[in-house]
Amino acid sequence: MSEQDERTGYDVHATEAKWLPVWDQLDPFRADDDSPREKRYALTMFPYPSGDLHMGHAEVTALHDVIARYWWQRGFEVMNPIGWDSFGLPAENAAIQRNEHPATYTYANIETQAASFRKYAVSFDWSRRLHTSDPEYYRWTQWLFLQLRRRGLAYRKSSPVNWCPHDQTVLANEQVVDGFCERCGAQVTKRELTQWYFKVTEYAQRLLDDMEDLQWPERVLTLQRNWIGRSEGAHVDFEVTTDGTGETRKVSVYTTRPDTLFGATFMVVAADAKLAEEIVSPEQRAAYDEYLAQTRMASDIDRMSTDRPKTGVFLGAWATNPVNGQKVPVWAADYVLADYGTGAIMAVPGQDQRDWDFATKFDLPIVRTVQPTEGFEAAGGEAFTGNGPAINSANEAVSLDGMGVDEAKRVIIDYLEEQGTGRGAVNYRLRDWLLSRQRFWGCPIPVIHCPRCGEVDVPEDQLPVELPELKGADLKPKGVSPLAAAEDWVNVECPQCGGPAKRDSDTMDTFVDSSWYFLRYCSPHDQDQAFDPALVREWMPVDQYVGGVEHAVLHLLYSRFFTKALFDMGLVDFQEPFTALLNQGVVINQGKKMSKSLGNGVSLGEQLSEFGVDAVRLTLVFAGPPEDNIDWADMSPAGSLRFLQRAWRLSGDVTSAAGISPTEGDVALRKVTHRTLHDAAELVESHRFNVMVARMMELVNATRKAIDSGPGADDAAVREAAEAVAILLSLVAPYTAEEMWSRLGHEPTVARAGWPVVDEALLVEDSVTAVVQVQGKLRARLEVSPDISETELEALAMGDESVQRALEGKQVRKVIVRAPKLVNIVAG
RNA sequence: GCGCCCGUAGCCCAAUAGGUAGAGGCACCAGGUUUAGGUCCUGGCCAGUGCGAGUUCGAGUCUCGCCGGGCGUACCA
Repeated sequence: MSEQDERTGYDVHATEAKWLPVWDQLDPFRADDDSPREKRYALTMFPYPSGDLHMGHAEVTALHDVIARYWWQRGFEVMNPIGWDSFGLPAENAAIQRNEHPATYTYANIETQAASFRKYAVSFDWSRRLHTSDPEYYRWTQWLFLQLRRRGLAYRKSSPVNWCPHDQTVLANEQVVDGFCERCGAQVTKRELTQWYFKVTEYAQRLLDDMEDLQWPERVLTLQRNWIGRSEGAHVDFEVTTDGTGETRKVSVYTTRPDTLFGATFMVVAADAKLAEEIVSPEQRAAYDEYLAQTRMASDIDRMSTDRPKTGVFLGAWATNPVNGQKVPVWAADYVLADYGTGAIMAVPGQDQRDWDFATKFDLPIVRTVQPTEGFEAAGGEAFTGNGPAINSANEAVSLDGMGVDEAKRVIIDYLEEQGTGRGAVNYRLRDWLLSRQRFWGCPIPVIHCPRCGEVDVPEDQLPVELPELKGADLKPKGVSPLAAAEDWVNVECPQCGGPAKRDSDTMDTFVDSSWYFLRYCSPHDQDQAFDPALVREWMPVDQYVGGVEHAVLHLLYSRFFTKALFDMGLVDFQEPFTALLNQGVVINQGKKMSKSLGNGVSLGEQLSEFGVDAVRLTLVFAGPPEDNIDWADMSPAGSLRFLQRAWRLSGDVTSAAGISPTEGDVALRKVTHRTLHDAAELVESHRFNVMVARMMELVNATRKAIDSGPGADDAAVREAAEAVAILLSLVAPYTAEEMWSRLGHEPTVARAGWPVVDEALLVEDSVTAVVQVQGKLRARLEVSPDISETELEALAMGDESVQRALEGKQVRKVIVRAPKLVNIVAG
C-alpha cells in the first residue's frame, strides 16, 4: 500500500488483483448466440501484434468499452470480440533479425497484449478470439479468394506496379503515401509485374451509392468519395495517323468537358503509356525514347510538385478532331497519367490551365470555346474554366454557340453518339486492388501454375495451403520471394493434369485478412465453413465500429467491397458491414505526436502502475469528445484518481441496508439521481462520454453533500444514488465500480447489474427560472411553474418591479414569450 | 492551389430547436480539519465566445469576409 492509499483507504492495485480472478470465473461478457435478448455487435478494430499495448490501444478500447458495457447494462446481448491481425511485415523483419520464425515474435506479442487487455478490463468475449495467421483462419481467407476468383473478381494481369525497394514487395495504391512506402518510408519505384488484383472497380458505383445510409463521420465518407473519384464526361474518338508510316488508328480520350471539343488544338498521350510507344513516328522515336527515359528517372516527388514547368515531346503523329476535321499534333507528356481514363487527352488550352501552360510553352494554338467573363483577360486570366456561353463551336451539322456549359455538354454528346465518334461516359479514379505481396508472413495464394493447364485453383479439400517452416535468413528476399525459393513447397503436381507445376509464391496483402474478420467472429470455431450464415444473420451487420481514421480508405473500403461481393454470392444478406463508425482521436503529448526521436512518449504501463487502470481509463474518456486528440500533458490522471476515491468513499458511508426501498428517500437527491441516469443514457448514445462523466461527478458531489449536510448517510436516497454511481461508473472504471457494488452489499458483477429504471415523475421540475429581458438585456429572473402559460408568464413579467423600471418612459412595441424560459420585451 | 473541420476563463472542456455564456475537471487563492505537508470539507478567483460585418426582438450557435490552427488531396483531363 502506498502512502496515499493509507490515507484514503482505497488501494487501486489491491482492488485490481481482487476482482480479476472473480471476473474470470463469472465470464460475464460471453455473447450467447441463443440468447432471447436483442443482439448488439460492438467491434473495435483488431490490433496488430507489435510489442505491448500503448496509449492508443488504451484510448480506443476505453471509449469502445463504454458503449459495449452500456449495452450490456441496457439488457442487450452484446458481442464484443477480440482478435489479432497477425500476418505482416514487422514480424517477418523481426524474424530475419533474430533468426527465428515470424510466428515466434507474433504469438509472443499476442500473449503480451492479451494479458494487458485482460488487466485493462475490456469487456471482450475471449471465447471468440482469433488470429489471422492461424491456419484455421487463413484457410477461409484462401477459400474466399477462390470464391472471388470464381466470380471473376480476382484476376492476374501484368502492369507497372508500385514497388518498394526496401521491403522488396509491391504495394497497393492506397499504401503509397506521397510517393513513399506507407510502411517503411522508402521511395516507391515502378516495376512491370504480373500480379493478382481484386476487381474493386466493378463496385465503384455501389460503394459510392451505399454510403447514403451509413452513420459514419462525414470526414470518412468524403475521403472515400474522393478516393473513388467519380466523374462524368465523354469518350471522344480521334483518328490518329503517324508520319512516315501511313498507319491510321482510332484513339479515344476521356474528357469531362466535351463541350470544349471545338477548342481541342492538340492531343497529349501519357509518356509511359503503351499508346505513345505505338504511335510515335520513326523520325521522332529517338526524341521520344530520350524523353521517356528522362520521365522514368524523375521521382514521383518531382512529378508532384505543383509549379513544375510542363515538359513533353512531339510524337510525329496527327489526330483528326471529329467535329471540325482539323488535324492537330499529338504530343507525349508526363502531366497525363497512363492509368487514368484512356491515358490520352484532348488538350483544350482555352479552358484548361494545364493545357494552357503546355500550349504556351510549346507554342501551340489556343482557341477559346467559352466566352470568358468581362475583364477576365484584362486581369491576366489564362485558361477560363468557369461557366459562360460557348463560342467558336459550330460546324455544318451542330452548333453549341451561345449555350451554357451544361447544355453544350448534352448537345455535343448527343451529336457524337449520332455520329458514332463518341459517347457519354463515367470515369472513376479508383483502381483495382493489387493484393499480391512478395513476402513470406502472409496468407498464401491458393493457386497452382501449370504449364499445361494455366492457373489452377487449389481444390477446396486441400485448403489451407500452409506456409512452409522457414525462418531467419531463409526469409530474406533474394530477388525472388522466400516462398519461390522454398523448392519443396513450391513444386507440386497440377491438381488437374497431374503434371509438374508450381504454387503461386506470393502471399496476400494483410488487408485481405482483415476484410472479413468481423464475419468470422460470428462463428469463430466453425471447422466446415468460413462463417455460419445463420449466426451471421443474428449478429451482423456491426452496430458500432470503433477505430482510427487511418483506415478511412484502406480497410473500410476493402471490407465494404468484400461484403458486397459476398452479398452478390448469396452468402450474406446485407450490403454494408458497419452500420455506425466512430473514429477516436490520437493520444499526443505536449502538442506533438509521441515519438522516440522527440522523446515525448508516454508509457501506458507506467501510467497504469502509477494511477491504476480505472484512473487511466477515466482520464481518456473524460478528456474531451472522443474524436478529438488528447494531449496527455493537459490531462490529470491524479485528478481522475481523486474522483474515483471520492466515489468509492460514498459506498462506505452508506448505512442503510441493501434492498431498502428508495421511495421514502430524500426527493431532492432522488431527482438528481434519476435525472443523471436519464441524461447519461442519452449522452452515451450520442457518444458524448466526457459530458456523461461530468454528470456522474455532479451526482457524486450531490451525494456527498446529502451525506454530510443533507438527509444523512442512512437516507434511502443516498443508497439509491451511490448504487447509481456504481452502475454508471461500471462503464468507465470497472474495478472501482465493482468494489463499490460489493461494499454496498451486492454480489458481483456490477457490470451486469442492469440500468436502473428511471422514474419519469422524478424528472419533472417543480419550478424553473424564467428570464425577462428588456431590449435583450437581462432585467429579472422569475421562479415559475414549468407549465405556465404564455399569457400568464407575460403578465408576471410585465408586473415585475425592475422590468417596470426599465420600461419607464418607453413604449412597449413587442413582447416575445417563450414559456416557461424567457420573455423579451422590445420597447422604444 | 483546392476541399473539409476547429478557435469559449491560465489549461482541458460544457452550453437540447438561435433564448440567463459555465455543467464537470485541472491549476491557483482563502478558510476549516490536521503536529505538519498531503488528503478531505467549504468558499473564491477567472472569459463575454479569434477579429470585423450582416440577419434577428435576441447570435458561442445562422450568413459573409479576414486571421490563426488542424486534416485531407495534389497535374484524375
